[in-house]
Amino acid sequence: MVNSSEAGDKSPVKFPAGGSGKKSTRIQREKSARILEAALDAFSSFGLRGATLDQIADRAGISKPNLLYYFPGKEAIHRELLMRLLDMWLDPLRSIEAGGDPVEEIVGYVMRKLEMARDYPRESRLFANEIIQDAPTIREVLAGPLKELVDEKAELFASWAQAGKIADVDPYHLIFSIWATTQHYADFAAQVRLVLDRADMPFDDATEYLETLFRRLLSPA
Amino acid sequence: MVNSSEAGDKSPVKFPAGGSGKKSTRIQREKSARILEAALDAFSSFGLRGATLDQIADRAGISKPNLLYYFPGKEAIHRELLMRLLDMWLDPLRSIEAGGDPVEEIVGYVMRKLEMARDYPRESRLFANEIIQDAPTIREVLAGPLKELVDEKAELFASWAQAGKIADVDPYHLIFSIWATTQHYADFAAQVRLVLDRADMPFDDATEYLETLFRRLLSPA
DNA sequence: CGGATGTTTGACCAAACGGTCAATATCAGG
DNA sequence: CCTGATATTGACCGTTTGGTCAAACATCCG
Repeated sequence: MVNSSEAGDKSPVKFPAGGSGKKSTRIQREKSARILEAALDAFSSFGLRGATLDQIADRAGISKPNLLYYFPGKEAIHRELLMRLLDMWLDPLRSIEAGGDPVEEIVGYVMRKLEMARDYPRESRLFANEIIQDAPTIREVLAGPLKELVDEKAELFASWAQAGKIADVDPYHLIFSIWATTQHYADFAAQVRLVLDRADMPFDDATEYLETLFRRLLSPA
Repeated sequence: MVNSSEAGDKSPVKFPAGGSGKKSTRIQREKSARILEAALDAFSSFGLRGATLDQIADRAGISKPNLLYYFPGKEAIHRELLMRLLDMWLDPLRSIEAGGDPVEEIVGYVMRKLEMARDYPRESRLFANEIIQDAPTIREVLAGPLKELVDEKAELFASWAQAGKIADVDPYHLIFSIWATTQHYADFAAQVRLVLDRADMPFDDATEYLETLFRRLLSPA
């Protein structure tokens, strides 16, 4: 778990939904959750600078000063959201197991990632916004924990390729292409819908297509 | 060519770098170009709401009122940029030819799209920002001309599949996956660099990987 | 009940923002 | 070199924005 708590905290609430030992009240937990939910809506739609505190407060059903009673500022909410969602976002990658069947493990990863894009499109757009803008907030996490996790799985993929269990492709670019193709259905949903002239997202077709794509890539020669 | 000129124009300059008949001066062309260049920098980095007129004017080396002498407002600059770059952005797709070798045509498209991501990353991020935020500005273009172009090429792909020239995959999702994988190297460049711990982008490796990916997908059974 | 702690907000503020305007400077053509 | 058209900007304006503060209100617990 990545936490962003720091010293010199003079805000009434130590940290929303608590961290450093102090107990948090029922109201604190409820309001913090509603604020983060509203902020996710706003930030994922308009980005850090595009979203406004009034907007977030409105959607959370509270006043702006009340919102600032729970969080020290706009960027703190944004940072907290990113940090809190990072673990969830990386779970599918983490759960790839060295002991499983190589192709099934990777295809399973693709499927889980696509499900995330389907079930958590706002989270995907939140990260997309952050990274497009050069990842100012989560830079260290990407260069640290994320890189280490990717390195670990890339090495696993390489060993599978070495053993002839999967085709010999660049494991890093394999991971990039999985991220790109799955998150595309969340981040670029507007374009997908407009081009297909559909109100809903064709996740069933996407599932079938991506399974084919990566099976053909990975099946050993 | 898509143009956004409208009636009721009361700004001194009819339209930057001309449209409706009136001749534009040397200074108009130069300044308009510098403004659009600076705006591309700002909008692609911070999005429509995140970028500021002062920022754009600064980078263009002129004053804010001077900037507004050439364009009627912030959104007009943004709109003009998007419209002007759309054609360039869609050129690779347009240049797929029905008469060529199917697999080579599609792989060639992937390569050209990847070159665009390499040579025009700001343009890619400009579009990414626009689409993530639900495509408010270019909605009609996506639903109209873009959709028609994609429909046309999708039908071509389907006919190739029918004839056994390429594998039988969903042509729309094929196009989506090409967009996703190639533009990833522009839109998510920060993440790619941080994960790989490199200062530059590994376009050579990406080229090789993506060529393999799509050749294995498309080669007929 | 009573007071201590926790919660909420109306009113307010300074800065940043998009945009206007009148005055001035520059330029191109005769 | 003059003149009309073009180009440029300092000063200014109304609004929006992130954030503060004191005062009021609610909740909990002895």
